[in-house]
Amino acid sequence: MSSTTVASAADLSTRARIRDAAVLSFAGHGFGVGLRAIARDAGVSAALIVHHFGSKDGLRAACDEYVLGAIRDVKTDVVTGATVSSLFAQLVAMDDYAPLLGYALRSLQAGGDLARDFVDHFAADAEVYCAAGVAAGTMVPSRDEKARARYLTVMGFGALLLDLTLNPPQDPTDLKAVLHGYLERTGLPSVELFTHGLMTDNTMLDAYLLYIGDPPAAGSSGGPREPSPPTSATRESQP
Amino acid sequence: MSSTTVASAADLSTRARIRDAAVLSFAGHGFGVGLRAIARDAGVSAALIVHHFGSKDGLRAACDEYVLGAIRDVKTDVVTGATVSSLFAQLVAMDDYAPLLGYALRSLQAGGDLARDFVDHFAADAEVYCAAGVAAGTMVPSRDEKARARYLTVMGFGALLLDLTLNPPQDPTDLKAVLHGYLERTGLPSVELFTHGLMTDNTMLDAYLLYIGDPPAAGSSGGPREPSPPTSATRESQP
DNA sequence: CCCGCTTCTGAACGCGCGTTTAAGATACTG
DNA sequence: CAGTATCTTAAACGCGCGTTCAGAAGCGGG
Repeated sequence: MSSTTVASAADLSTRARIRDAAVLSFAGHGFGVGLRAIARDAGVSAALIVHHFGSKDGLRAACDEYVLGAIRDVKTDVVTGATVSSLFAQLVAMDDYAPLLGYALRSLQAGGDLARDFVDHFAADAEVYCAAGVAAGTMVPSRDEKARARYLTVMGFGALLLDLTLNPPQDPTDLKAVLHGYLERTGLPSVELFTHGLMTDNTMLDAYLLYIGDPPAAGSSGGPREPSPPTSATRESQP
Repeated sequence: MSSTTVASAADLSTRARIRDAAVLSFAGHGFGVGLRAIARDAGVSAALIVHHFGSKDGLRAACDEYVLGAIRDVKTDVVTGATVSSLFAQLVAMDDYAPLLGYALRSLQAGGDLARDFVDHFAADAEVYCAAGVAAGTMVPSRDEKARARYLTVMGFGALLLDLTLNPPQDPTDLKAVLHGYLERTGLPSVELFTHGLMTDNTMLDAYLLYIGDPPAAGSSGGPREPSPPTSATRESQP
């Protein structure tokens, strides 16, 4: 169970109600929302929030802790599917977790420790999933699996975040519609990119490897297996 | 020539100095910076700013217009190189344009019309560049070239933006260091992704095409990937 | 000289913010 | 019942914000 809740006795009533209202309000209107608005949503006074959480930063920290824990709990249920695309396919399936995801997205936009923890967590998951895919032969190996997992995570969330900023929904609370529109816009190109890439040959990759001092044919320490000979135009090797 | 400058007579002195200071200040500290701070940087009073620009929003609009025009002027010089990776390689080369790019990134983070114009412009460029690559046979064709160009643009800038949010630099004005760090973190995985993709076969793509009601051609899935030969056909399955 | 004009400024206004304070409810305790 | 600790609130404080306002400083023309 949620090992993250503060679990004080009073947490079951007023304090939790304030926290939930704050998460919802932060997710819907961003962290710039005023304490008085949160208080109104929670049906209490602004002073009571400060009394319970010390300050607005304290409230924010409590929300961070709660959301991170809740997301971790949720994610263990969905632990298997975690590639960047199937991940979003999972996301559209859930409705109740919308406030959590909205809060996380706001957090990603604002930066801070929760954002870092959040992508660290997802990047680690992506890494194990990529490793499984590579082992199963369904996924192309990388010279730096950790960097790739992190790049895919940052790329996926960054694209979602920017798309959301550029196409702001009428109702920010309806995350399901938001994600649906995003998938409609980017589903095909992303899947295409993931299966076929962009380039038809290795010239760009070889040039980059040469540039960073890791020549492609030499098979230096970076390559788990020789990735691709520079002479052969198209990639074909598969063990 | 820059058709965007307001080109009033007084624009050569005080008004331009305020505008430049505002662009610099917005780029370095975000749009939340106060008018008094901008006024201090410009060596004037806060009241003079609103006298010249009407309000803070007016100043923001003038900065948007100026930056968009300047970026367009700059981009015509660099018009050729525009793939998502070589684009960033271009970016690290320029120092003077750092305030422009910083302002644009802040704008992308905040949303608004300039952000939309900005990515529209880059997406259009990416589209013509992709078309050239496909025609030359160096780039894999897509079922929806426009959507792919936009996805690549949003993805590239989104990843940069999120990476920047997660790894905030000590000196936000040193954009060269910022971009250098970003390329160091994401250069290899992105180039790998662009040349090899992620998946070894077409099962995921076929599943997606089936899901959206655009069934793939028979036999396009199966064995080791056969990356859409540019000579045989531009598309494997025409809808 | 005074006039009208633009440029520019310091002081102040009104607002909303996070926070503090003093006091009122409420409930548990001896 | 009185005592007391906790929960809760209305009112006010101080701050910074964008903005307004009256007026000073420079300036070309009757």
